[in-house]
Amino acid sequence: MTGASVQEGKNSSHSQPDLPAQSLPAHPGECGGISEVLARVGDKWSVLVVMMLRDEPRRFNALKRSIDGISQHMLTLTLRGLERDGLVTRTVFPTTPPRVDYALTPLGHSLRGPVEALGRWAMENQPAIRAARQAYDGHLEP
Amino acid sequence: MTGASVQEGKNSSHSQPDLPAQSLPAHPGECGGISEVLARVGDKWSVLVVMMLRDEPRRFNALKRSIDGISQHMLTLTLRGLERDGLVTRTVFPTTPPRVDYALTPLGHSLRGPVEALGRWAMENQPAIRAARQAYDGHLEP
DNA sequence: CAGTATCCAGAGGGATACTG
DNA sequence: CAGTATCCCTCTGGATACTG
Repeated sequence: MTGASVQEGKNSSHSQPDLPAQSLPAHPGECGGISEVLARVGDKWSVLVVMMLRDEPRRFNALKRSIDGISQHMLTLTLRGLERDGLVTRTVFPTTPPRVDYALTPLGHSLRGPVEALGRWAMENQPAIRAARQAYDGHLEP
Repeated sequence: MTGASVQEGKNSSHSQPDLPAQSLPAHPGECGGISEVLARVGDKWSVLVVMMLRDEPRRFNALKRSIDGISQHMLTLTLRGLERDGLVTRTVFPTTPPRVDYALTPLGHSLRGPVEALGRWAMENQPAIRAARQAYDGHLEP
């Protein structure tokens, strides 16, 4: 260990900017708030962050560099969201310069199964989808 | 059968409004266009439509009524997207009044597996997530 | 019935600059 | 290093009205 690690997963010192609260417009046609969870998974970065944490904890900038295309703003928001949902933990090492590790919780790890299944489906069927799109588009505007 | 069914899955008579093309901002940090597929699954309605079609084909208004909360605009866009990606077929019965059935393609059915796995995960862990959120929020603004 | 067209509000998300 | 704060713009998606 490097120093005293502060394990919290809750709050440390940062007052939250706003946390948009996701504004679920209440469409209880289905079961419960499945859409709530789907919104997490479906957003642009959450899944990639989870996948980046699958093997080992990572530091903020390590995540930022490995994801490529994400802004620090979005990485922060995504990590906050995942932390709030209990999917990742945030561990602060009070060193200089400061170091913060993010890691998957058991809940976060349990999400890997379904997500990876979806990822495999995506990879396997991506050619078919691309072909379907080209066919569809081609017949519309030749 | 009611009349002559026109099976196309491509185009019938409607010129597409625009089809936003999703604007994928090219972040090839991961594998291929997994995010493309994730965007389909992650949007607000696609998954629910797929689930509604899991057992049998459905007509436009049947879908609209059963999903509860979706606007005809969004239902149209969602169905167009799914059709374009080769996940659903659009079958027009030239009767009066017109009748249009939507059904899952084999590709669409193959998506059910991963999606339902995710749905199960969501239902099983929704209590944990809600609890985590309350804990997180509670410690921020008491 | 099954759409299409138009308008519009708000959330998502990128770029940049600043801070402890 | 690890954020926070602002600005701003695009895309999503809801409401409404009209059509074959």
